[in-house]
Amino acid sequence: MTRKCYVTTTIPYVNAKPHVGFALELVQADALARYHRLLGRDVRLQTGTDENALKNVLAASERGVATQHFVDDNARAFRDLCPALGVAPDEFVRTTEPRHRRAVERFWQRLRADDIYRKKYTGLYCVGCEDFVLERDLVDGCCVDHGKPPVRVDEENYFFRLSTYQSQVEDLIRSDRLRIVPQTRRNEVLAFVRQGLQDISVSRLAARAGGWGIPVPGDPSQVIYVWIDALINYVSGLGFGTSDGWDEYWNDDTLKIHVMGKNVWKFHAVYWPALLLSAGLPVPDVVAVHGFLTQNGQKISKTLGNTIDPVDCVREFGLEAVRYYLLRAIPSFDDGDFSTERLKGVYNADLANGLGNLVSRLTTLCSRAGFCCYVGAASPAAPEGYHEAWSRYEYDGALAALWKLITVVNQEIDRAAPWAALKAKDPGSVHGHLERWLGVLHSIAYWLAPFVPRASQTILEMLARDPIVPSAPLFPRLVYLQ
RNA sequence: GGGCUCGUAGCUCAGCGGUGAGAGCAAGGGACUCAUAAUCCCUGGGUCGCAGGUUCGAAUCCUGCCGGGCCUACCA
Repeated sequence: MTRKCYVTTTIPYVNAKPHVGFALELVQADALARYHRLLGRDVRLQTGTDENALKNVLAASERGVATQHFVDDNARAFRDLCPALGVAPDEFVRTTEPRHRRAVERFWQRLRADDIYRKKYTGLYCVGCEDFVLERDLVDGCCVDHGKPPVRVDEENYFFRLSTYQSQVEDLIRSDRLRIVPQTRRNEVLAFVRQGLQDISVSRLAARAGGWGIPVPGDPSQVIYVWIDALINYVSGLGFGTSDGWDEYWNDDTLKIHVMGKNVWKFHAVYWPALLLSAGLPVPDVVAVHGFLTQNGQKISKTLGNTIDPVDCVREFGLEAVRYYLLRAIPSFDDGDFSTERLKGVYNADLANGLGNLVSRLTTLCSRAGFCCYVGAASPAAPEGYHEAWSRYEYDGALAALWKLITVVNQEIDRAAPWAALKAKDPGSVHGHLERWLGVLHSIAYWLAPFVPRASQTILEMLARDPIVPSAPLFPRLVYLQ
């Protein structure tokens, strides 16, 4: 129980402003961190930005600005997204920071010497993909995903002997020492590993990278492959390579959780553990993979720029509404749709009519009945199914467990009809009921903290008041005229 | 081309071999008034993507097809 916990998001590349897809990841990771904190654990939450990608260089040059300027600008937008969503990371890593660069160099040097070798490589390289593509996959000579022609590349790169780690990685996953959630994703990773791991290229010609990126130690003609560089943020942010006490949150007694989208599990569940094994460092414990968001049913595309700005959305509906929507109405692991229409619907049904209205009716009843000072347990029992859902990383499930109680209390109030006793001038007879209902509300509010921390705090404060007074609407109902 | 995955009420999803297919939201009706036109109760609504097969029995297993998604692949 005294275990420490380390939660990370992936670090998005900053060639554009953040969209709701990343907001989902940030909010999931934040809720996870808050949940473990609520359980009394020593938790560290980290996010950041991946700035060494060649894509950033290209995006900057398209706009005619210096790359550093460009990434500084966009990194700020990502950093600002945190407070907008009520997320307070303990660390925000930018991969262009000197401390990260040093960490990457040290990490590279720490890899088993045998695991790194040089090999000649030739192929067509798509800058958008940051990867090699095949001729027959091209349409009109262009990459299907990026609409641009790839460049012919003939160069010698450094390779990492990933193949050596196949059975070790497979064992980690099979034994759940490295747990991959959900299960379907775990099956997918295992199938991938079993089909055989090829060694991977871990550097690029510096000239082709536009001089951007972290040079290979001892060979400035090469820069480290951006994915390797990016993964190392999980330890560089802790001080790896720059601080002696860096492993306070990266050791076998810390529950290390990486939260990410379904497109990057290969890097986190396969490459990263192998690299860590090679470097003689502990591997992560959990790889939690979420799905993708569509927007009004359409694929979100950074390049098309058809994206809802999460900050605008927060401005319109409030950060708690956006957090709630992302955690409740989006399946924890599958793809989901983000639409403001649905957001409004969920807000009114669950937050305004559900939680908010229950708080209103209870505080008013207390006030009328002259019920003062509710004293609850410091840490009330969680509703049935709540912790179980968390153990499966099912955010929506944990919230469903809480909302079930809201319905129960509403039903009980209706059945008990306390207003009748109040009219009969017998307020004392409803105190027993109120005591129970406030107890349930207290539990709801307490365990709601990971999801909607402000509402949780507000309700807990209302309950602690002496006397309890009628409250203003917690989540005012949204009314829209057609 | 291959792997994996999704396709179940208007919407979002649960069920994943066995009593007449479920929940929430939305819709319709009723009750109530403490509450944010709220809440509570009841109701309607589905060829479980399509076509075969296995089985005493399939939404649930198998095959093929159609459609969405993620990943992956030097030829086969």
